[in-house]
Amino acid sequence: MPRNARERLLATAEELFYAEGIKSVGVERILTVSGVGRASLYRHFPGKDDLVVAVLRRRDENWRAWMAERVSALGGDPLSVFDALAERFARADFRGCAFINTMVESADPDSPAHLVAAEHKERVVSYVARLLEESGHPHADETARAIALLMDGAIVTAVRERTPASAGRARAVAAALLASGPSPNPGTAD
Amino acid sequence: MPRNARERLLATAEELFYAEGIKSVGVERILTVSGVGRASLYRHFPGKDDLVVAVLRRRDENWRAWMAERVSALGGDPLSVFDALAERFARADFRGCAFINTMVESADPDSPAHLVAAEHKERVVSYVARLLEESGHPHADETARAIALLMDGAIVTAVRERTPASAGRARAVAAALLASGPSPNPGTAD
DNA sequence: CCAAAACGGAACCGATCAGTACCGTTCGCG
DNA sequence: CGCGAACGGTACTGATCGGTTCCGTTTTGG
Repeated sequence: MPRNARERLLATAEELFYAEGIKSVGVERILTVSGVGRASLYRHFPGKDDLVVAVLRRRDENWRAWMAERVSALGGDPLSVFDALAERFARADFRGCAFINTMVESADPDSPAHLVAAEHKERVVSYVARLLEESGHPHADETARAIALLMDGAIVTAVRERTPASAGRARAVAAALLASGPSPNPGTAD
Repeated sequence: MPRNARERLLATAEELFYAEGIKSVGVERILTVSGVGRASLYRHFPGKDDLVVAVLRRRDENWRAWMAERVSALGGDPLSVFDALAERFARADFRGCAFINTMVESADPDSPAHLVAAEHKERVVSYVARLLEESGHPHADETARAIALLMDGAIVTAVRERTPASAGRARAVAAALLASGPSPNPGTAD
């Protein structure tokens, strides 16, 4: 645990928010768990909402760095994003995607927290598209959106099944999709 | 609006819970919006948690009845579940799946609300499996889990994209999956 | 070394939370 | 008609919410 108050607040808030939900965690808990004084929180952040946004930005960067590291360690195959997810699903403290959870909790789609969460998902789509391009797959952008959809589906399924099985199923579906030849627009447009 | 207090409570609570989240809606709001007296709520339900469970059970039955009606109206093709979803995604008040949202909000996986939500999802899987069997698809159970995963992925994607496009993408992926021949176990087991 | 910044702790604020108790009224049914 | 159940409204409880203020201590850098 870092000794400066700001980092302790961010680390503690991230843990508690992910484990119990943003709304369920009062600033009181964050203060007692982190050992930070009440005034220090409001010296570093204008309010709880701003702490939430800071936590999400931090988690976005850490999550994407972690995913990129896992995938490159596994050889760079786009499908290995599902193997990385499976590792997360198996952890005892797994409770879904912090950003999906945030979008669900902050009902207002224009709220700062919701927007940061949506940005994260778009960055993941871009990352998957880059992986597909590097692997020589056509229609990288549209396919990336399909794979991101499978990732999110696997995540919410893993939450309720409490097993990593959905990662394998989503990976198999993605493999079938990539093998199903160049279907230009698997969706609505054109 | 029904004139008995219990039905008014359930209808009002369902609307508010879905639109703003369970934790965000206090009983005060439910009472003022529904016009029901405070005491009447606690005459019909031991507490807010029990009202939540009753609302979820009610919504589970209504949702599955609606889905079955739409699919059969569209000819009974399993893929038409995505067309039904697209109709929901297009509605202005669409805010994802009430049961996914509930599982996210009620972090404790053993809480009554979480369990009711998980039951709903399992019933949807069973329903999709039945559709696949009736259409003569092999491996109905495993394939149904993959399709349910695609449905949930489409739902959470639609929340952040704020367009029905993800329903079409998920449908296309499901079509590719069903056409990819009899792959016995697209996942972990066996 | 010493000043200034950073900090932890506690008291306090108004608002809101779920839940209880009691009131007088309205309604349905015999 | 009349009686009892169902009901809406109000006042209240103790707990908790996010946020403010002040004070004394610790830490840090010139």
